[in-house]
Amino acid sequence: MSPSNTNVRAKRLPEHDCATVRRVVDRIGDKWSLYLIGTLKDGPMRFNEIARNIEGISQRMLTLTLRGLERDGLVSRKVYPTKPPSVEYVLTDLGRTLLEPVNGLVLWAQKNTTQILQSQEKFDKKTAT
Amino acid sequence: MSPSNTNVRAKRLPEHDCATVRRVVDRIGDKWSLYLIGTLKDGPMRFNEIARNIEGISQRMLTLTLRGLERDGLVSRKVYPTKPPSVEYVLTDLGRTLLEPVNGLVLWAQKNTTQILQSQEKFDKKTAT
DNA sequence: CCCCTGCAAGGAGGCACTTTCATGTCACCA
DNA sequence: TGGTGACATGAAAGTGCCTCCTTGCAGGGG
Repeated sequence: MSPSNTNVRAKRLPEHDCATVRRVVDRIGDKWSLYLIGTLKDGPMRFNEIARNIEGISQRMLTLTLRGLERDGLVSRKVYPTKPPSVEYVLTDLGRTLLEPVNGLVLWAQKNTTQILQSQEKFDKKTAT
Repeated sequence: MSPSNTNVRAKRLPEHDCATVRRVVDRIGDKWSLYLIGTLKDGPMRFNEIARNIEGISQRMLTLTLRGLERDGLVSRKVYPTKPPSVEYVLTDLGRTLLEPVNGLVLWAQKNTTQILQSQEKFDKKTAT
């Protein structure tokens, strides 16, 4: 698994697999994307509704993160002809399909967080000596 | 879904779920962790073997990333009493269990990369107008 | 003697991400 | 009239990640 695009014969995942999954992880790995996906999974929401739901996100980051999700086709944006403007965001069909693998990570995380924290504690104790 | 630790009754994932999955995504979301996990899934490897397998990674980042994976209990490290030193890294049982959800992301990515790229192209064309 | 090997570590610098602050437009309300 | 709301945008600043370079130790080989 190497970020290089060259094909290398080796006992490891094909490199394009890793590059491909990296793009997904880069997408959902920024600070706010998973929060947005999780918020929108319950149905359409407007910009400030989302802002109120997600504690701590700046308006700048809400705009930018929604923009990125829309660009990737995971979220769609519908502007209503109102004043002030009213914009509705909703997970697309594609965005919905991402919920299953994301849930896989959630379940794994729930199952293993305790063990990971214990491992970190043990490791830190060992290296602090 | 909010990074806050407060419990909020809302039609969305429990907040600690999101904080929990964020830790996993932070773990595997750095530049090199997935490459290392993918490389080690085939069996134990030594430090410079890994370095040669993963194109582009600096020695600094290899050390730091292995350190982080070890701290989380996903990788284990065995030092052999040789000169020069010889260290073997291997995925732990816990590390192996991460392969399934990671594969879920790989499969989703393989299935949807084309659609995402098309969506990006369409979006970029629209905003360039 | 010099270079290479293995496996690190520290520090400087660059880049990207995020926050903060200010700004914009228009309608509505007290 | 001024403040508020909705939904943005741009710029500056701070932070963190990563690369690059150098260093360290000991053994082996040309």
